Amino acid sequence: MIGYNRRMSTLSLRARPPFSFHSVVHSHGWLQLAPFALEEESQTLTYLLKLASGQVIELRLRDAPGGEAPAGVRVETDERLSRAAQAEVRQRVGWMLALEQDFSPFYTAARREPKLAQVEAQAQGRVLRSATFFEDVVKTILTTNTLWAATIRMTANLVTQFGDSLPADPSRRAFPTPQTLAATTPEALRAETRLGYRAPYIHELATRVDAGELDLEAFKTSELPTPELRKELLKLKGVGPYASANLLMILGRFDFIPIDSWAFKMVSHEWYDGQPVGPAEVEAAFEKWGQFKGLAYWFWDWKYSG
DNA sequence: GGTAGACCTGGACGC
DNA sequence: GCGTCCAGGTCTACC
Repeated sequence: MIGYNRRMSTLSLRARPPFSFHSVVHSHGWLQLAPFALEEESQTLTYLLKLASGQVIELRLRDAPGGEAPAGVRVETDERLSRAAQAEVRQRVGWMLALEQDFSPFYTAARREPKLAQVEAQAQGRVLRSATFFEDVVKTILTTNTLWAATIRMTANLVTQFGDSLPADPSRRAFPTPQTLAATTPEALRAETRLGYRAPYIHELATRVDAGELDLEAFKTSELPTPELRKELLKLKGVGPYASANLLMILGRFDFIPIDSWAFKMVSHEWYDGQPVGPAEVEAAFEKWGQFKGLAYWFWDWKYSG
C-alpha cells in the first residue's frame, strides 16, 4: 500500500510473524552507527539511503502494529518516489529488518530453555542490518580491537567525510560508497578519519568492490554451506574469527559465535564463578545449540549485566 | 597448527 | 599539561 501527501511517500511493509520492530531495532548496537539514528520519543529509526539512481533520501521507519493483519513497518520519505525507487526502498528495508526471515525452528528449540524463554514472545532473532553488505563489513571491521565509543566515532567520521549529502540538509549524509572510499587513500583514512591500522583494510575492501573483483552483495544470497562462507569472509583483510561470526549472524547464519571480550565476561559469570575463560569455554557452553549457536548466545538471558 | 608480539586510538589515571 | 597504561581483535612472523 502506498500513499502520498503532496511530496511525501509512505510505504507499508508486512513482516513474517512474529515480528517486533523494537526487537530488531535494538538487536545490537548498529542503531547507534551513522547513518542510522533513533528518535527516542517517537521510536522512529532514521537511515540515510543512497538509491541506485544516486539520489540520497532519508528513510523514517516506524512500527506498524498489524491489528488483524500481520505486523510490519511503515516507511516514510520526504520525497515522492518513482515506482523503481519504491521497489528499491522495499527491497532495502526488507533486508535491513529481515522482514521475511523465519525463526520458527529456533523458537521450537528455545521453548525447552528457560534462559531463552523470552525470544518467541518478544519475536527476537532478527539482527538489524545496513542497506548493503559492504557497509556491514566496514562497520564490523571498525568494531574490532577498539572500544565501542571509537567505533561510533570512526563510523561517523567516514560518513561525514565521504558520504553523499541529503539535498534538504547537506550536513546529513549516507554511508560512503565503495567508489568514494576507493578514490581516497589509506593515508587519508588513517590520518583524517582516524581509522588507525584498519585504514588499509577498508581501502583495500572498497577498491576490490569498486573494481568488481569482489561482489559482497552476493554474500546475501550465497548458497555456500556456512563453513565455506566463513572461509570466504576470513579472506577479507581485517576479518578474523569474531568479525566473520558477526557477519554470518548478519547474513542469517548462526552456526558460529562472535566471541569477543564481552563473551568471556558473560560466560565466566554465567558458568565459571567469575574465573577467566577462553574461546573453548564459550564454544562448549553453546555447543548443543548447533545451527542456532549464535542466536542462543546473542539472546541469552545473562545473569551478569556487565 | 599454535603462539607471541605488533598494530592504533583515545580514555583514564598519576604526577 | 604531559607521560604512561590499558582495552579491544587481527595480522604476521616464527616455531
